[in-house]
Amino acid sequence: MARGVLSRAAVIDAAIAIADEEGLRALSMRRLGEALGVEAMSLYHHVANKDDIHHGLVDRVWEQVDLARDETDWRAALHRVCGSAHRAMLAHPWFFALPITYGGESRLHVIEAMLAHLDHGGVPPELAFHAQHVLDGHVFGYSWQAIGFADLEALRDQADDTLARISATAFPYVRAHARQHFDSPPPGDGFAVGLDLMLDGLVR
Amino acid sequence: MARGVLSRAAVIDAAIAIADEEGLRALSMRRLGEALGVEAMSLYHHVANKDDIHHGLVDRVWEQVDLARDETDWRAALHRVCGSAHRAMLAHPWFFALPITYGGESRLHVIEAMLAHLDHGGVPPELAFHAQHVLDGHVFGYSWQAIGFADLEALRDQADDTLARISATAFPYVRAHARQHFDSPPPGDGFAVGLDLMLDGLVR
DNA sequence: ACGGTACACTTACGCTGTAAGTCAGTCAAG
DNA sequence: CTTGACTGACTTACAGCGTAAGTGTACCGT
Repeated sequence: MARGVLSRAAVIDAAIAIADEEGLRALSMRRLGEALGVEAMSLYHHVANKDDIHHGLVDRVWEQVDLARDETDWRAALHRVCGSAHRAMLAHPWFFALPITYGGESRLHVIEAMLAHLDHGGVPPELAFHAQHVLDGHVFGYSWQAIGFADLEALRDQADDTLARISATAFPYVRAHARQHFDSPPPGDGFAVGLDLMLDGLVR
Repeated sequence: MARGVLSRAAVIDAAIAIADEEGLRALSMRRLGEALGVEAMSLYHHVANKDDIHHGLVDRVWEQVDLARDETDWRAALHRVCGSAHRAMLAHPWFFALPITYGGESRLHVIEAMLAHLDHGGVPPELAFHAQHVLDGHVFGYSWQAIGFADLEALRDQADDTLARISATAFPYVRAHARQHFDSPPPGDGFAVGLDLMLDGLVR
C-alpha cells in the first residue's frame, strides 16, 4: 500500500468491517493487514496494539448513539438515547465480547446526555444516580440478551427440534415461553416496554 | 498425576480457580494442565475442547443462583433469584467475557423459576413474556456495569486524578455523578432499586 | 494370565500478538 | 542541490496458543 494512506481511523474502519462480517475472532492483525493491503506489523505505526483497536471498536459503537440534545421532552429524549444505543449494539454483536470499560469520550457523552435528560425531567440527583445505572443496565442487558435471540431466530425452522430438547415436565414455563417466541410473540417492543416501566417508576 | 483422578468436573473446578485468580486470558489448556499436574493434551480425555470448558464455566455461575422455590411471596422470590444471580456474576467477572448463549440446563432452571414466580404473582402471560426479558436484562446489564465500577473502586485513591481527567465544562453531569460515586454515594442498593422499579410497574 | 480400554504422554502444525531490526521514500534545513 | 532526519512500510523471529495425530503404559474384567 502507498505510504500515508493508512491512519488510525482507516485501521479501525477495516477492523469494524471484518468484525461485522466475519466475527471478532477472525479479526487478527495479519487478517487486518491483508484487508488493508499491508503487512501486520505496519499497523503498529497507527495503533498502539490490538487492545487499542478494541477500544476503537467500542468507541465507534458509542459514537452512533443519538444524544437527543434537541429533544425537549425528557422521556422522548431518553427513548431516543437508549433506543439508538440498543440498535447500535445489535448492529455490532461483537460489542458484548469486549470489556465494558473500553468506552472513551463518546461513552462519556452518552452518560452526560442521559444524566442531563434525567435532570431536566425533574428526577432528583439521589434517584438519578441509581436511575442512570438502571437505565444503562437495561440497555446493556436487554441488548446482550437480544443478541442471543438473534441466533435463536435463525433456528426458527428447527423450532420443533428446539422445543423437543426442552423437557416438558421439568420446564413447563420455559416451553410455553419458547412457544411464544416461535409462534405468537406478544405485541410491543420489549425494550421500550422495559424502558417505560422504569421511566414510569421514576416519575413517582 | 495419578490416572483416574481427573474428571470433567475437576477440570472445570481448576478452570474456575484460574479464571477467578488470574483472569480468563490466563486460562490456557497448558496452564490448566499445569495446575492439574498433567499435560495439556490429557485434558481432552475429559473435555471436548476449550469451548466446552467455557460452557462449563458459565454453567457453574448459573448453578449458584437461588431459585427460591420455597418462597411464597413472588416479589421476594424474584428478589432472591435475581439478587443471587447478580452476586454470582459479580463473583466471577469473566462471566461477561463469554457468550450469553452458553448457559445449559441450570440456565433453564433459572428462567423457569423466574417465569413461575411471575405467574404466581398474577402477571399475565403476554406481560410476563416481556417482563422475563426485562428482568433478565436488568440482571445482566446492571451486573456487567457493576464489574466496571469494581475496577473503578480500586481507583478510589486516585479519585481526584480521575475527576481531573474529565473536563468540567464538557461533562458537568458526569463529573457530579463521579463525585457521588467517590464522595457520597446515595443510600440504597441500585440493583434492588431498579428491580423494584420494574416489579412496581408490573403490578399495575 | 491376558486382551482391551482408559488415560496419560510426545510431537507437530498453523495460528496468534508483537519485539526488533532494516530500508526506501519524503521533506526541511544548510 | 545536498544531506540528514523522520515516517512508514517491510522482514524476521519468538513465545504462546488450540488441537490433530500417534505412542505407550497401567489397570480391570474375563
